[in-house]
Amino acid sequence: MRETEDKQLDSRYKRNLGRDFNYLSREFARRLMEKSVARGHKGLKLNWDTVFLNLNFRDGSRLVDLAQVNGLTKQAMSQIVADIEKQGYITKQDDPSDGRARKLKLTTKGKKLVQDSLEAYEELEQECEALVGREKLDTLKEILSELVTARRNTSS
Amino acid sequence: MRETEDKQLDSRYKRNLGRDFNYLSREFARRLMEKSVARGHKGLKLNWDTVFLNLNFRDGSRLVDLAQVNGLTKQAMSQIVADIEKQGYITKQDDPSDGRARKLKLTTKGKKLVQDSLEAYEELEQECEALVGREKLDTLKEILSELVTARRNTSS
DNA sequence: GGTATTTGGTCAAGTTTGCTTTACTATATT
DNA sequence: AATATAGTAAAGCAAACTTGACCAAATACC
Repeated sequence: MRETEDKQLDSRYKRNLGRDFNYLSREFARRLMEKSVARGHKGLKLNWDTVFLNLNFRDGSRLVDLAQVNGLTKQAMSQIVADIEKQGYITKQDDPSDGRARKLKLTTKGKKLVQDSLEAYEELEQECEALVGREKLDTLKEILSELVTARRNTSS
Repeated sequence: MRETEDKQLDSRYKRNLGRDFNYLSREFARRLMEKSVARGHKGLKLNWDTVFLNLNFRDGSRLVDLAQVNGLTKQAMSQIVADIEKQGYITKQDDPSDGRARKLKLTTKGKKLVQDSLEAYEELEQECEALVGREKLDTLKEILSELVTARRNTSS
């Protein structure tokens, strides 16, 4: 590594697509948390996404299914769910079609959280629009969505 | 939340810019780790980025400075550094300008890791190019970079 | 110039988080 | 009747920190 190469290497290494994804991912998560707190939700945790992003809002979901999707043991999933349940965002209902099973469903408070999160996200998107403009933001969303869809299909 | 609204809400909630950033961030990190392992580097950890992304490759960096940048205690930073040092990627040199201080510098192995990571990253970028094409990838990089720069300036 | 305080760094112990492992109950399936 | 599956309960564990106590060199103060 010669002296003259250092600065080039430095910037190529420290600032690239992957770093940008990482920065924005964290930044979005942090700001969304802030905005959710501002809407009256306390004690939210990042790992709650394992539930909220995979919960069937209409019919509810079973614990084992969530565990499987997330690659966690059902015991681990159970702890996360217990946490969310304790804060009143979801409840367990007996599954009429299986006496062993229970369906996790959003409570009214849970539905409020989902809607508030969505609202918070849309605010955040507007902040981004203010920074780069609507056109670029739309382009970004489109390409990103395409990339994610393509990668999801190849890696599975 | 009426029945008919559910599906709409579902997709808007579960798939957006923030989720895409998160997915790609994790995916990139995972694949880069894989590729680094393939190049002979074992025992790498995600939190090593606190060092590698802030280390001055030319002059080295002091522990406290890294701690401050990352918002960690110097003791926490010290543990991360000890970990990296034990694997032989960095060394500590006495700082001639300050008898208390020591400069963290990349070893030859450390420089190799940086270069291998960069190589791995470029491979990954080419995989993305294969999925969406060069033009879209370049557009993505450009807009993303602009967004990150803009956000960095506003939040500080 | 000598004392007091701050600063860079280390060592060791304690804490929290987010899991896994082991062990168990109750219902379904074969 | 035997086995598999849904879920619970509790203990253990590793990672990634923090806290507290310390040393030595630098700087500030009088």
